[in-house]
Amino acid sequence: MCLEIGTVESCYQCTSGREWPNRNEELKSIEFSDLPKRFDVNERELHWRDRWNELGVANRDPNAPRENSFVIDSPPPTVSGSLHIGHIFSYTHQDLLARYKRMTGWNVAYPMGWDDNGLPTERRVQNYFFVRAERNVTYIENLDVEAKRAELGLKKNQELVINRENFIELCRVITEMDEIVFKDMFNRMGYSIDWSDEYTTIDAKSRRIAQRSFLDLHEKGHVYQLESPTMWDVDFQTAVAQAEVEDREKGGAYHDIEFGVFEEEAPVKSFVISTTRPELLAACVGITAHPDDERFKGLFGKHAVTPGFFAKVPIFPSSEADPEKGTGILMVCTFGDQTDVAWWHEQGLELRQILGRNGRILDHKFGEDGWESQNPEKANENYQEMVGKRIPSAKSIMVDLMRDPENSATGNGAPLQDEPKQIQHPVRYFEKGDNPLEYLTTRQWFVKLLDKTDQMIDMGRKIDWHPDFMRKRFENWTENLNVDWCISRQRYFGVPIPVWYPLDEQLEPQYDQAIIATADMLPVDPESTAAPGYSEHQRGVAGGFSGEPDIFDTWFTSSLSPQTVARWGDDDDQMDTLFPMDVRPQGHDIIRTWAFYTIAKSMLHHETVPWRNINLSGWVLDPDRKKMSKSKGNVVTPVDTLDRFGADAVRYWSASFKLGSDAAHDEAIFKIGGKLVTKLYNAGKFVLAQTAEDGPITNELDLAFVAELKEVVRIATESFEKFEYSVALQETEKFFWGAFADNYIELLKRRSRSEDDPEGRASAVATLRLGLNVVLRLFAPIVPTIADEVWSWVFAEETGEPSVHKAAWPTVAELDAIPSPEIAGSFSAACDAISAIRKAKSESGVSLNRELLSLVLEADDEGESGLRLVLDDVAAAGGAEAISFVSGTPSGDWRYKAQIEPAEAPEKK
RNA sequence: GGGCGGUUAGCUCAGUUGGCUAGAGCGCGUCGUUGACAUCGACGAGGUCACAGGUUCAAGUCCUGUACCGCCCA
Repeated sequence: MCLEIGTVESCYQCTSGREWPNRNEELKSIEFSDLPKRFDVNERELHWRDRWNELGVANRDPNAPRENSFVIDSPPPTVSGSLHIGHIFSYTHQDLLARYKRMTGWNVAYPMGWDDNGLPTERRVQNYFFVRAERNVTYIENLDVEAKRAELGLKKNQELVINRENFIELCRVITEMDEIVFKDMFNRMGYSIDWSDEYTTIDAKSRRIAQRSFLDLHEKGHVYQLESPTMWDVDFQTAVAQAEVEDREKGGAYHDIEFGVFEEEAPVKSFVISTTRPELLAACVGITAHPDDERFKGLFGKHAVTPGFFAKVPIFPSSEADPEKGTGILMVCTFGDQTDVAWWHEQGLELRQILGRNGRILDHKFGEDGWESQNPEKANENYQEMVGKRIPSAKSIMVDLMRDPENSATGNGAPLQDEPKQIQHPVRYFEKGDNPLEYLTTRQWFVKLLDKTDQMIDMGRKIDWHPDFMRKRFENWTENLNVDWCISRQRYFGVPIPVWYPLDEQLEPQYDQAIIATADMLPVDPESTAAPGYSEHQRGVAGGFSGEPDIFDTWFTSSLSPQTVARWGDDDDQMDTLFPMDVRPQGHDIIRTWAFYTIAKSMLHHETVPWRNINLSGWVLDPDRKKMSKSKGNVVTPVDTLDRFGADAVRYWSASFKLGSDAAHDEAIFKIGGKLVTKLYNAGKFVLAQTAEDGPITNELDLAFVAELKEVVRIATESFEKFEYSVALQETEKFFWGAFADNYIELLKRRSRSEDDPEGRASAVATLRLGLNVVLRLFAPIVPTIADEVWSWVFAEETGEPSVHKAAWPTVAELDAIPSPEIAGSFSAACDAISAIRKAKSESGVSLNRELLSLVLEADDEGESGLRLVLDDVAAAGGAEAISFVSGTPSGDWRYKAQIEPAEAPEKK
């Protein structure tokens, strides 16, 4: 029994068993008494998601020509872990656009991909299954991780080591699980994604197109391989690209260390360098200072002797050396940073690579070729202490060695001068890494971009950026590029680089004779398919071949999202229909990666922009205005928010922020969205319950209302066209809540039920319905569930459009059939007048619906004549029989002032 | 260090090419409601538009500088 309403049957909240009137089957209008008092958001969302599927709301016509198509290059989310509210924020921006464009008659292509390859997935697999991939491990058919662990008797903290193929299989298991969760969330949000265009960046189509891209770049001479120092992450043991590097402010220390100056006799002179990386002393191959630095001018051209290792290294001038930094003179190592790499190249210095790919010090012998030492015995004794150590312990060993006077290159006592000086300085990290990047000499594949930065900037200028200032970030990044794009990664789960190398008699790969896959082989895995012209039994044998073990940078594949969706090379028709695309929506944090690489690929392959527009969504900040990130632990997952407020309210929140601006996760805004949904539900019920004989819109107030409506349609349309949906929302909402619900409906309450004015009643009801009909369509992209719900009650049957999302976007032209009002400001005059009456009632503490014995409006002539044709409605809404005027002088605060004489209050029952 | 964005009511934000009296929602105060809606309605209070100069008949809006916040890059 419901205390509020009285009977079990009539209270929706009390009875989960009660069903919503079944109305859509044959577009039959409903009985309003059947509608529950409250709108159950969660239940109706489910209904409408199914219904949209049935109706194929999101489907595109694959045969539509390019000029009728609107193509969205939607971002494939990284499927590792969970979606957070930031994803929802920006994906909603795309769907607003998709739904709007569809209503304006475009054949909208809104595909979805899943970015599943790459490190995040590998890391997740490692953590989830507690496994590690290694080469030269046997493949296990139908691997059951738990069973295998038990069989091997592995303890909880021991990783199971598996074959690369097994590892890739587990990656697929994980990503498929995540994809289902993501898809459910997107459906719940009501995203009108066309799932027939679904892809994953690891699937055969993506692999084929990524490899095709490589073939094309190779043919055009845009890729090359090079053995050279490259940024390297010692934990993931892979090369990384400039775009994946970030500076982090870290603590370090300057160590002042004395070097000797080599003379034919004994070293007598000395100087002191400052370094934050003493552990690289054994890798010191040179010394440099600024050419104008008087302190060191005499040293240039001579050689220095390193302490501890007694290596003779050249001293040379370089304008890159900063006299202000440290002691002004510094050691060049292979390799401490990018400038070391540059000096090494310029000066043709020795290569003494002491750090291995796993981040541990390699074994070397001083006194051998390339490792000359004035005292090899002592050098080796010192070096052996560090072999096999990681950087931090190598560093502390080195500091101890430098405290030992025996290691001095000059005989002046301990090389280490004073205690190390603590500093804070920026250190380069792989964005996903936990240890600083190192420079290791490895062989990598690169895409040539440094020679094309001007062209890239020109391409960027052919694209409209929303907001425009984001273009600057792209240009700054492009101008500051300093290495080509390193596209090879020494990882497992990704698209293989389709290349093989002939092996010579010593089984050495001949890298300069790389064998590139042929187009008909794609996609291909060179580790399991033989090179063209070879057979599998020649793999790994003298005179045979070996497959390239590396995979592509994950951006190499995802930067082809337009080509993948448009099936480049597989389906020329789709390529013509979908490429170049209309808009790329994305976050501004990946301008230098996803946007940059996509523009680069499109330029190199097709000499065109990949899309005409790029829309940059902001971030979601927590209530303290901090960016949400997993490491900060302030991430909000959307499920709870959706359960509480519903998808429409969350979409409302997202739609209320313009592109490029960051949004606070503010519960107040979800609440407002929720209230809007309720208001639409109630206003819809009220409006559609008004009935009358069919008749034209003739009444002045109604005509004036339609004129206002027209203006809202114009602004909302214009705003959506400029991707300024927040303006469209704001205008529509202001009109619906203020003009329509609070004023127009109130003004019409009497006339829309009047028995003695059939013509006025018909006009009122027709206008109410028209207003609601238009408003629902204006709201449809933003709050699609409630808009369709209300639409379905009557308009579906009336228009023959089963869903508001299949209806046409309202246009000014459509409303032009309705005549203009006689007095342009009739509607706003009526609103002002009714406000004045409310104010008078409010100030005298009288209820708003109290009848009035007399109602006098103070106004000037203009004000009086503005109300001339709508007086009856205003009087009725005010509760008076008639209105009389006295002259007054309006001010900024008022246009009309009401003098009222209320009737007796009705008796309370 | 270079670049970009921001600073408007207690809070979150609008404010279009300079133009009547700077707006909205939330919050706050007062009042009201048995017929769409208490997830409600009405009315009200609340702002030196960060600061300092300048251009203009007119500046929140344009220009210069400063401060603070945030972001991107080195």
